[in-house]
Amino acid sequence: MASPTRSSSLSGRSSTRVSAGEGSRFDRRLAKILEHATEVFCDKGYEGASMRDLSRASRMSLAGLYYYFDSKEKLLYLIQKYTFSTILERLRERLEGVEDPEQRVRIFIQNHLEYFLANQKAVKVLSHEDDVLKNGYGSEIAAIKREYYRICLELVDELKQAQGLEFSSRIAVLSLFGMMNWIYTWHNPRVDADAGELAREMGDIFLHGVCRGRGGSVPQAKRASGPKVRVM
Amino acid sequence: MASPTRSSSLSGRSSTRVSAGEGSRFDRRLAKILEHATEVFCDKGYEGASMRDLSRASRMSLAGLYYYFDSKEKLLYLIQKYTFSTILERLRERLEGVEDPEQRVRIFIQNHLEYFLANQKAVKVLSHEDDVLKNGYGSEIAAIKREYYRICLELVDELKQAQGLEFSSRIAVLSLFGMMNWIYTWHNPRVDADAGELAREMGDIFLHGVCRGRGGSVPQAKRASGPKVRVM
DNA sequence: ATGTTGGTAGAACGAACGTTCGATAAGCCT
DNA sequence: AGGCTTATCGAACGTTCGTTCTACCAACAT
Repeated sequence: MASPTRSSSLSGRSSTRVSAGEGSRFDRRLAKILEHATEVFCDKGYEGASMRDLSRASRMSLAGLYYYFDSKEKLLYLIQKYTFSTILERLRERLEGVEDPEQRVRIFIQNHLEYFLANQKAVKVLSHEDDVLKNGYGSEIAAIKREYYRICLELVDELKQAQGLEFSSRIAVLSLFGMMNWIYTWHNPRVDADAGELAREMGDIFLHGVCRGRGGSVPQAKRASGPKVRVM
Repeated sequence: MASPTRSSSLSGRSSTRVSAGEGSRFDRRLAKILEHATEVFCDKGYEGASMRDLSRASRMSLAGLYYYFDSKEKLLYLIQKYTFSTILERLRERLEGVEDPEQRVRIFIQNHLEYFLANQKAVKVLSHEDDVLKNGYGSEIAAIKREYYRICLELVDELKQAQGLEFSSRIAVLSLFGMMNWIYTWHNPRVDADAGELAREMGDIFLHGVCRGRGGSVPQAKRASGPKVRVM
């Protein structure tokens, strides 16, 4: 009640202006803190990262942090909410005007992967700390995720109908998410393809499988066992 | 040095007998503790679970636990090692004698999913706490995982060669792992199909994609939005 | 000059952490 | 009966945890 923590476009429930000239000083500082915190959460996990770690990363005193948010949990909430809202927003923009069902699915994949690779740390936190948030915060994030799932399911259903196919949309969609999300465990920007190429390859596998040879695949350099892999 | 912690087939590096009449009392007790600990780690995460939580779950005093292992980290190591070794072992058995490349890939999927669904909690711990283990323990688990990956890559390469296909094996294999591993985030035994059916569906997607309608698919009951889903 | 506000930090809070210690039985070998 | 070994425990260790209290300072308004 007597807490000084501000409301703002980033942190709070209010402020009509989403972006008032790049945001207030408060917003900009908070955004920087969120950035650093994301990195730390990604490296050490939510429980494993201490407020002292975050303070060190932000180069601000432990107490100073609490001027910008009320608790460690709220901090995680802010990170997750911001990250996910951005993905959803971009997806809606890109989907507009495209009619072909297969193309729409490919756009979904491309959008997902692009954001994933550009914000690997943030999405790792989003994915890895899925069930940390309690009650209020948790269900809000869960709602955004459900909406995202619903959109993907719709796209796949459109495709199914357009081509008169028969398969479980649920399994297909969740398999697709699995393929895409797993990326954060193995992708290395120095050696693996970029989002566009990966989206094409994964789109091919999802839509046509590995058994049907597809044209125009850029021949991959043979890699003995290669860099990082994760099988679980 | 003066630690009383025993060596045994489960916990230690020694003991010639792998299984002396169902295991010694020590082994059986440790196995039970591992079971309980797996459950707790699964629910609260490795960092989030305290030794006191584990003590409560095992109905043994905090101090009593340390009779069976030297540290929390070693406990996680024991869980991961046992779980993964079992999967690998079963896979090798099943692969024996099967020649057809496509069938061999399907066996891999089936084995993976079967173990996944039968030991959901254990594999969640294995997957979720991937990079918690330090140095010695970590690299030993990593080695087992790499071997598992290598086998899968080999199977896919055999298939590729047999059918004269052209695609990136690395991307294909890692996509396949993604599809399969993601299951632990959404599978609900009360509503989703069993391992065999799922293995067939995922095998179909991986091998032929969603666009090629496959025969004999048991018509799925339409589900509005269904139970748990995870998109990240 | 003086008061108000926005931002920062040192020091401390009680609680919880992983781990260890020393004691205590019960079971077995002689 | 006496002495090991196995198994278990309560209590405490020192450390770190998330959070809060209070004071301080710079900037601006009066």
